[in-house]
Amino acid sequence: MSERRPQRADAKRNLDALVEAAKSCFAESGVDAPTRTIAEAAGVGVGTLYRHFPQRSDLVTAVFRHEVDACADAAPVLAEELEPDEALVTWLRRYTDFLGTKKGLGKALHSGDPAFDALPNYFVDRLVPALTSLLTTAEAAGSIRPGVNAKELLYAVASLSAPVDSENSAPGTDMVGLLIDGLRYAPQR
Amino acid sequence: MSERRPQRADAKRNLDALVEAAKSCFAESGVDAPTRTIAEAAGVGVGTLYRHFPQRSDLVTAVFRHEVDACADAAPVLAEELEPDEALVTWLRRYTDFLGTKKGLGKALHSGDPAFDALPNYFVDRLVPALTSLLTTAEAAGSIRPGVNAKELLYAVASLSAPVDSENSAPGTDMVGLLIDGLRYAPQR
DNA sequence: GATCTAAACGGAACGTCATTCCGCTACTAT
DNA sequence: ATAGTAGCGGAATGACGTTCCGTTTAGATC
Repeated sequence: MSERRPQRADAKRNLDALVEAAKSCFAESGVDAPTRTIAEAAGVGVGTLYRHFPQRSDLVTAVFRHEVDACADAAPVLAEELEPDEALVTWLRRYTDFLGTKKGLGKALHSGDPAFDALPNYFVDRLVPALTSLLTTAEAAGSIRPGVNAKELLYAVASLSAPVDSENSAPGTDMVGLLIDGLRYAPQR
Repeated sequence: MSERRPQRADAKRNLDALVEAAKSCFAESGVDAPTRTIAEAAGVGVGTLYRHFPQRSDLVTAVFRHEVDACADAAPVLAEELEPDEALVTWLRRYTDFLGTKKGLGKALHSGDPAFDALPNYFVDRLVPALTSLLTTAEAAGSIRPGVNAKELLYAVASLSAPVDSENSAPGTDMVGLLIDGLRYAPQR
């Protein structure tokens, strides 16, 4: 049960390089980017890729988790650097960036492949607490209306960021911006 | 612009056999069934398959259209054979069967592949008129409540037929049945 | 620093697909 | 019956994911 010799330094380096390379390749060519291409971009052989990620899908989930983590971890940092409401708004923008990044990744998620079943939960488990703390702080400071539910806001922003099928809304209307303003505008009671 | 020599009889026969074989293979192994397998099941070579359907996706769309057509064409037949309300109910059951058939096919539809962009419209264009005529007849006969919108009913039944993620509703409750009963129960005014 | 050993590595090789190509087959008009 | 051509079959190609194994090398020991 104890970790034997921890891990060789080059192995760790290669693993990081692989995740990074995969992130780039997925962003550039979609989640279907060939493993060979990713290995090459990371400067390793395919054998190395497959030792770290026995299945292609393992690499996909690793990238997903990595990006979710990065997004979640940004929350405390912003909370420390900015005023409560600015931290919140900046984080929501950061979150929409994250959503935009994973274009094809969303397709993979709902592809029915059981390899990805755990990801939606991971998404919620990591991001809801992050957003909740920002909301709580901002609410306590009186910067936003009270009673906003983190999970619902997460989903609302996600669906507003989703590409509209064709010409639903005027292209250029910043729906997320409207939503954020809505947060700030406390309802007269 | 005119059709040259119409088409050779064996070609037509092979094309039908291919669509039929593909339907079986898709039902049995999902939409990812290999072209070789489909060609073999149809008793033809892969070359023949590719002459008729230059891309794999062309075969998928052909099967989809074929099944939509079969479903739509059933409406007038039922209308002639049965009482208005029975025709309607029977057709709705037929429609749910169709929905069940294309398990994996739905995944393909929303896979983002532009080859399938036209299919949702085809679905609506074929099925809405079919259902509308049944609804109109039944409504005129006073068998169902008036004012039911065909497109909405189509979507409602589809979403009720969709597999529930986990344990939403009691497994065994026939939601579509409830809906149909709802049609018959005219609201007291 | 030299030596040793197992962790890691790289990339050729394999199996499975979709798709292409082209010499042969067999409809159909004459 | 014959010719001309639409249509056919299936080997070949190329792109993948994944496996295998001989070689390299980090890092522990002396």
